Amino acid sequence: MTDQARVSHVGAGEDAAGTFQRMLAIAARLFWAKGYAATTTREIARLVGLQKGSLYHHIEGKEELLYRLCIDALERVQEAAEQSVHQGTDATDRLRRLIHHHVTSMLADRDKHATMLIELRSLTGERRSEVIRLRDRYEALVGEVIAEGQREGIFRADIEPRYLTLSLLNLLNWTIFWFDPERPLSPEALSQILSTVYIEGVSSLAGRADGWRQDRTKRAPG
Amino acid sequence: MTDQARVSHVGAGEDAAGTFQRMLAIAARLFWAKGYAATTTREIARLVGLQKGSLYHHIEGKEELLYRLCIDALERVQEAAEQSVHQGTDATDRLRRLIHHHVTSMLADRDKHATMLIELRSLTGERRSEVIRLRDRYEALVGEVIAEGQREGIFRADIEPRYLTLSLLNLLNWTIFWFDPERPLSPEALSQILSTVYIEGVSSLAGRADGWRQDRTKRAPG
DNA sequence: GTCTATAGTGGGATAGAC
DNA sequence: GTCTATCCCACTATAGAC
Repeated sequence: MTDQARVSHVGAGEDAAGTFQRMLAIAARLFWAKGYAATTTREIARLVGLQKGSLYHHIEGKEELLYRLCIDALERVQEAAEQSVHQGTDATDRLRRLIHHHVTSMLADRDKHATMLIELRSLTGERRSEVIRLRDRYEALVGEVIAEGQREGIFRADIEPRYLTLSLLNLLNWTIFWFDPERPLSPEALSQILSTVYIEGVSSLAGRADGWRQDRTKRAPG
Repeated sequence: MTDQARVSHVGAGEDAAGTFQRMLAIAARLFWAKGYAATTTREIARLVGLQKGSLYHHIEGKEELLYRLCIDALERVQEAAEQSVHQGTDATDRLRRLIHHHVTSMLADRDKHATMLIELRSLTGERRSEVIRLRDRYEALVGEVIAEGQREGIFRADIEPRYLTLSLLNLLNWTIFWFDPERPLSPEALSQILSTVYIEGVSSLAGRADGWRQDRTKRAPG
């Protein structure tokens, strides 16, 4: 309240964008913690420091908050990924960079990114279609790095690129459910672990030396 | 309705358990599709074929549905995993069996399992604690298979077992977000792909042959 | 740009007849 | 075990003053 009073005499209307961004951040936190439907506009207003009614000066409705934070999250990760793809020397290097940027970008913007991934189902109509479109575009970029690596002979070709890509997204995305910034594992360290597991697998070197090719044939469980 | 009439003269009250199970299955489908908070008891009642009020003969409240289907999902996957762990010949074999059972059990019971994973946040109090306890117990079992493999020298020891375990759960669990029973990829085929990626990694054999050890040191992206 | 007040809807759950 | 009827509450969103 006092903050708003202070800012308001700097210039009328200048704080609108800032207020909106704060609303987005707070909405993301609540949507992620309790779910979109279970989060009330009352609580968002309280945490932003406004009365319920005042929210509607900045937004059309609750769903716009969800929509805008999904767009924010996807634009950020898309930008990060595009950088990384244009830098690497070979497919493995590009993939490591991509994983690094995906993980750090996702965790730097954790609430928005998690909400985007989980609460897509709560969006409706054109807003929903657009978020899906952006998400698919991102996943296609990841798929390109994988497919390129296969063409270069650097990634295994005995699994369809589609499934190698989905495996990678599995490995990266579920992290949002357990990553805890309070624990002593940095996003950078985590991205190294995930890169290593994805690229090399978990078998020990000894295990790879003998019987490597033979083992490939007996993968099915009883 | 006709079903209920038919069953009801077999023995009064015998259909109660059956009705409850149908309620669970329908609730799971709706909770997964739209979220727990966004699903109304009215809609559950409509799909079950009862009036709203009649639901409360079988349940205390909406949250009980969520709680019971979480328990169902976790008990099923726990049972499947325990079987697989007692069968394998070595750690790799046990892990392949575990992955197979995790994936097939999860996808056979997709709505319940997905809801359990996503909507835990909507449970409160003791119910929530108990589901968390069961989930942690399951994850500990997975962790044991990994740690055992490390002690046997079959899995790599340069990554803490905790993170190898979380990597595996990442790789398996995110599948619920995209697996589509309509597509021509069976849960069995998927579990083979995920096993292979996790155990062997995505590098081609050529990539492993030369410079294998050296590559290990330069994992960090720019 | 924020306030107070309130409209209007739909939610979960209960009571009591059959 | 299911029905009808209803209570009570909390929600999103709007209206209009300042």
